[in-house]
Amino acid sequence: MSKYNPSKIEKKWQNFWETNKTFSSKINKNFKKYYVLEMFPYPSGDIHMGHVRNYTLGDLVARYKRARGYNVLHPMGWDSFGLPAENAAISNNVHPKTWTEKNIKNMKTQLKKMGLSYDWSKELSTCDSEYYKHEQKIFIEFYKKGLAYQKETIVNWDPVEQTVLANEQVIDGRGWRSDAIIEKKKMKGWFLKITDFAEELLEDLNSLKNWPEKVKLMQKNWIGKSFGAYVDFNINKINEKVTVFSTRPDTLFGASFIALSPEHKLVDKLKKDYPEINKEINKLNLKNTNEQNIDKIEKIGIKIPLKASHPFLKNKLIPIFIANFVLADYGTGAVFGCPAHDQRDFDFAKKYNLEIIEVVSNEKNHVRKNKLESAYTENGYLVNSDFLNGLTIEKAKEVSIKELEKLNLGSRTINYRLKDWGVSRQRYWGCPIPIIYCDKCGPQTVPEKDLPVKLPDKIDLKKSGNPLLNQSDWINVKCPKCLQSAKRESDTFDTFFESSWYFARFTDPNFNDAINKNNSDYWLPVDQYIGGIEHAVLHLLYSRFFIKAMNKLNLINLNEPFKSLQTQGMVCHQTYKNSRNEWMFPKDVIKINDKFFTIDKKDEVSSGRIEKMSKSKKNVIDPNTIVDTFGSDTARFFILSDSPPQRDMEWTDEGVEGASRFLNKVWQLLINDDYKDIPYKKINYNTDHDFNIFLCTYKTIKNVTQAIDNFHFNIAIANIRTLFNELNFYKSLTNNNKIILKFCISNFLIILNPICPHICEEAWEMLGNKKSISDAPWPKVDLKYLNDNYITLPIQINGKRRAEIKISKSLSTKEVKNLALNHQNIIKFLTETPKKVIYIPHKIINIVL
RNA sequence: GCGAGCGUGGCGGAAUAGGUAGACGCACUGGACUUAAAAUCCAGUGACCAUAUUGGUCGUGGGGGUUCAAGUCCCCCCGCUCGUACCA
Repeated sequence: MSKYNPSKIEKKWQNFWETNKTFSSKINKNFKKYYVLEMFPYPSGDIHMGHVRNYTLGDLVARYKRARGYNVLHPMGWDSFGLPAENAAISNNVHPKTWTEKNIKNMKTQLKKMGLSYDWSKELSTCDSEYYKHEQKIFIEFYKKGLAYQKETIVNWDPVEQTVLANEQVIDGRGWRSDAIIEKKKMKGWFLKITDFAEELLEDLNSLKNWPEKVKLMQKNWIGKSFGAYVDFNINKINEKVTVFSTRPDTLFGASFIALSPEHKLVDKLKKDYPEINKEINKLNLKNTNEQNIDKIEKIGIKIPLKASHPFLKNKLIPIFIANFVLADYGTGAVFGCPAHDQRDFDFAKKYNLEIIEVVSNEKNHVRKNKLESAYTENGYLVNSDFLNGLTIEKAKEVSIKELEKLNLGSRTINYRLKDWGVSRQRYWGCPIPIIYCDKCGPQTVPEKDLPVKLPDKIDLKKSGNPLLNQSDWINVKCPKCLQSAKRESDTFDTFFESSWYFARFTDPNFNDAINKNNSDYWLPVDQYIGGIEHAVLHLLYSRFFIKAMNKLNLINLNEPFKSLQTQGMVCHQTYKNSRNEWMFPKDVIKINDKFFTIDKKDEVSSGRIEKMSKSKKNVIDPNTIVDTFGSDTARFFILSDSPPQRDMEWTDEGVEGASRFLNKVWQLLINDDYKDIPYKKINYNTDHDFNIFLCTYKTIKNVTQAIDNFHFNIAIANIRTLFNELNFYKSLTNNNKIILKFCISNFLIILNPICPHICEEAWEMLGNKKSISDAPWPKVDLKYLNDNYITLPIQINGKRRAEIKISKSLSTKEVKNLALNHQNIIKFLTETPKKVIYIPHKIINIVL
């Protein structure tokens, strides 16, 4: 009796798939296509459990769809530009390229050991100039069509990574990767006009029926559309005006101050005329260098010696402040304050003793009784507002805007929170921006014949500042226009640039243009995209924008890249600390009688919270160890079995062992009997047991199919286990029928195959099949068994289950009711005549007393 | 603050469209095998009561409601998690 030996059979079948090119994909218009994609990894060195979960989910879908008869594209590649390569270069003295390539090689080996059904012939790596040269062309196209431009703005500067970050990459005032406090800095950089697509990006969220609502909501909030008005306030003494954005133009009569952000352009001018402002303004800028309590910062302002005139009240002059709570890059960077109806303005007015004029009240004929305790922000009617009096807020907004337009002092507008995407990064290990600066001719795009602009191999990363800037032999070039000395752009692209279109490149990764439309038209959109929720706004919004922009430039025929999206939860593990309060690796901890000890048993270990696996807390399990010990089928089975994909899961030793035990039992089910000579065919049942095993097989096929279609893989596994238990039971019977057994086991293997492909291939072969199980079609349900004539019907009395009867479905309502009322367990409850008897055919019967 | 999601045994989690709550697994308990242990196999396992049964009561965060029937629908409250935040 041979033992289940995963390492042997897994290697065997991985080689088989590779030599037979089982998963290579070709366009075939006779079949419906299905494009499954998991977010490609950054090649950091080794795969981790998050990868294992992500790629197992994708592989299950890919193999399942293949069995369902789809022509499947399932590619994999490498998001290989990025800062860790530079950091590694500095600390280990290896070139980023060498480091990256080594990691790719290593991770590819690890992925192959998992037996994932990738079409490796489609592999791509974004740091390859064969990939990024197309990116440079796309950028030039964008530039020519006005979708890429250069400007000087205040940017988010990450002092640790020494680079600029996009708004999306700043989280709680910190760098999304470095966690460093972000500083504000004025710099010149390249931007992509994502704001041109704000409305489309928002509107088309509605078409993404198979995206999680949560992700769509996050994008919606990020885009942040709001309706309102621009209002001009003329300033006395000088010939200037301040334009503010307001969503509440109805409250204009309650305006009691104007507040400018410290970065407002009028402030620059004021600094010259009133030097004393300079000193004060530094107090406001505290915000940018302040530690954590950014959100708790006190609202402060500087009153300037100018006043603004009210657009509706010619004689009314309103004080102007420079205030730290006004955002420079939202709206116009200036607001009018209406303290009675906005809490921030209310607090500010209290502090600086400004007027508080109520202009909205919940009663039409408002008489002020008490002083306001806080801002009134509810619905109501306009008061103290001249021609707006008595109107609802909605109506007053309309009328107010009309009046502003009539006076030429404002207009209706729509404002978005979304800003243009800053793509310049002051890094080496990224795609060079194909621009040459000439003193005479200005910025010039690199001519197509000179593309790609390759990164120089020689680089000194140890000097501070932008590494490419210091690389004189690379940076100095001739201007393509006048041929005089010029300099290359030394910034490289944000690495989200690469991931914004890689999924389209996968459809023909070696094509001589960016996109082979013949292929992309067939394969795109991605039918199922799977990855982490952390990319809800970053990568997923950029990609949607990129495709819309490329579509507009006729580079691709596509409006939305990802038809269906699934976001997976995190892989968590218990944390451990030793008596010195140091984190412990789980592999160095043993459990004895509910207590934990170090592996040498000398020190007691305390167990902490179950948290996301992270290197810093050491609660990591190395997938390679798991695959080597238990096999990849076990790892795949366990990672899918316990929790629904969207939710966080806990990795436990017991869980893995349970999965391993199951696969061993599957092996035992087959190994002791030789099925090779038993014919594979469907025959009719003779005994109740025969019937039951057929019924269970078909029920399972039905349930598993439904569960996989709904992405409920843990339920699929529960059903598969139930069938397995029944198969084991049937096999143990003395009067079992080997032909029926072989038939049911075969079906069992086909539905298990997307989860545990190696053991299923091996078992399939043991059953005597000549062709691979990967080519076996998904089984069909025989409805004859599911629509069986006999069912068990529960009988309730007043909604409580009291008995059950086995009945034929063909019985009439009257007959069923009679049977129920005369059931021995029921009779004793019938102390009175039932008021009602409700029979829901084939489901339940309820007797109401 | 705002927004979203969740709350079911000791644990992870099931429960089409309102119709037998706790599938499947983990852990645990008992038994078989063994000199013993591990592994494996068999059985049990929501709580409580009980005449120990093929009996009963309670039970899906708490309170109320709709219904013949509520984990599921409606209202109020509590707790947890995630996202987001001076957005004018």
